[in-house]
Amino acid sequence: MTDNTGASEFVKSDQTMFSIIECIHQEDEMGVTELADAVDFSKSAVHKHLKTLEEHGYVVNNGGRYQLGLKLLTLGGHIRDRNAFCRCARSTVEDLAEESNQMASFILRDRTHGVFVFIENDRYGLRKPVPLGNRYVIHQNAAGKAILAELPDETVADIIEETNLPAETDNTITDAAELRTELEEIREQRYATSTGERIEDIQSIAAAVKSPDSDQIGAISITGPADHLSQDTVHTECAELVREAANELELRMRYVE
Amino acid sequence: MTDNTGASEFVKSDQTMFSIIECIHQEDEMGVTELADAVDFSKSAVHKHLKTLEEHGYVVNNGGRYQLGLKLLTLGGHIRDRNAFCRCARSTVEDLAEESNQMASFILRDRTHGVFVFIENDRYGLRKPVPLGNRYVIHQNAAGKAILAELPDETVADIIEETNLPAETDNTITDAAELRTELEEIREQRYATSTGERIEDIQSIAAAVKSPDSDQIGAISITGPADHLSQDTVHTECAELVREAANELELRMRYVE
DNA sequence: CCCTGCGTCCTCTCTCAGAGAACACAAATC
DNA sequence: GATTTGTGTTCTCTGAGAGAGGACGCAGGG
Repeated sequence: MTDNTGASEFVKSDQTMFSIIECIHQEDEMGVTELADAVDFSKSAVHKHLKTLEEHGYVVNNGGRYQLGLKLLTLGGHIRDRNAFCRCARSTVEDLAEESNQMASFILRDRTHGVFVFIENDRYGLRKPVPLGNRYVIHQNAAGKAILAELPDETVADIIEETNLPAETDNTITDAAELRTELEEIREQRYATSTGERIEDIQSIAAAVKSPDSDQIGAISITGPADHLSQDTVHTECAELVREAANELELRMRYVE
Repeated sequence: MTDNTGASEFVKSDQTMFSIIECIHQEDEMGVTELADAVDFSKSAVHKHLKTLEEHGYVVNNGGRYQLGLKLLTLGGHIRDRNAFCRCARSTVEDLAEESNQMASFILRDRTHGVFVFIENDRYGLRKPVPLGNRYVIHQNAAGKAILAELPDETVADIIEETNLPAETDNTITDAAELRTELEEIREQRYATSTGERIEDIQSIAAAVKSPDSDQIGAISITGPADHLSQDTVHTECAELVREAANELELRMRYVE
């Protein structure tokens, strides 16, 4: 009666389970009480979820401290290495890393975010390596902008509205109009650049790649410390390198499929 | 009354959710009806789970076909790149790949299974690349045996009992006694080898690595086609390479911590 | 040696997961 | 172009089970 809030659109237990997983993910490892506090559930409830997660290998119990299990790496690796788009991208990124002698990466869009799917050569030059699968709001670097430039205007509008273009550094683009004019420019020159927009003093050059079958769009990029990449080559050699890599990848995918 | 099966030890909704995830994982992509059939639940139930999964990015809906989402790569990558053991292992594996000019990898144990955590150089020589996070029953290759050799006897006994040493190829060790004598040998010579035990005609040489703080044990290995690795170097140069790499890693970890 | 913290295990209740059928929409079929 | 048969999605209703709250056992530290 009162209000018919009986059945929600989602499975509540799943959602509490995700809260638990994401909490552990943030903190690396947590105890039951700590977790129960963080997700605002009873200890018994959290404990039952943890036991279930542990049973399936998604979480490991290290003497009362719980941390995420390797099963997640298995799932994550699989979706990467089984997807034709990613599989093709891999060697292109490897080659690009070698040619450019910089960190090279392949980025895919996950709704409003960019996700690093392949990272090559991140040992050199960068202060700290980019973790595999790392996410950021998509407008915050060259690869993301390259992808945005290939999306229909309305999708871009949706993303802008949903994210509100949060800043990560002082140089992040936070103004919608500014972003749109830059996307226009990127569409024309077929590559994107960014300087310190996601991480201070890090510069990046990227080009978008469209998958032939599905409507997936990714980007290939090279990244390095801003003072490492000589500024006159960024818009010439570097731009040409990523554009070529993107072309090569698009072409190769057409024949593999 | 009848039987008091009211409260199970686990959260049932979580378990059905895992079934769904693991089903999609196997099939790469699935529809609702197909899934409902496979996990033996009603379409409505499966659908609600899928919507929940989608909401959180663990699954993406590609026009009615559901597949695993990049969120899983984010979680998986994170547990790898945030773990000190793994982070240290990375460059060791890279170096070993370069020195040996073979595929090099870092393997961790997840209960009864081995999991590929780092794979370097898998482009060359192997028929098909090893996907990141790939799992196998731990006795089925050199890396796994190297790890087993470092475990207490009772743990080994548990693993043998639980898995029953399934065969993957004709060469897989399936006899417990045979395995135990080989583990003894591995302990003495400080490295393990395998030939076609997990994949036909693939040979591998591995050495165990113990993490100083936690009781985690991993292994470093090099792998290649059996006819590629000259047989007299396997037990000399190759063995020495992996043993050195393992030593170097153990040493380095002691100072990083 | 008690005391305070933890992880774990009860037990009870009211919520919400799941079945089943109806609906909307597409692509094949005739 | 009407019909059939699939799909994904949405509804409603009910009893299984998720979650709260408390008891228990065990550790570490005052």
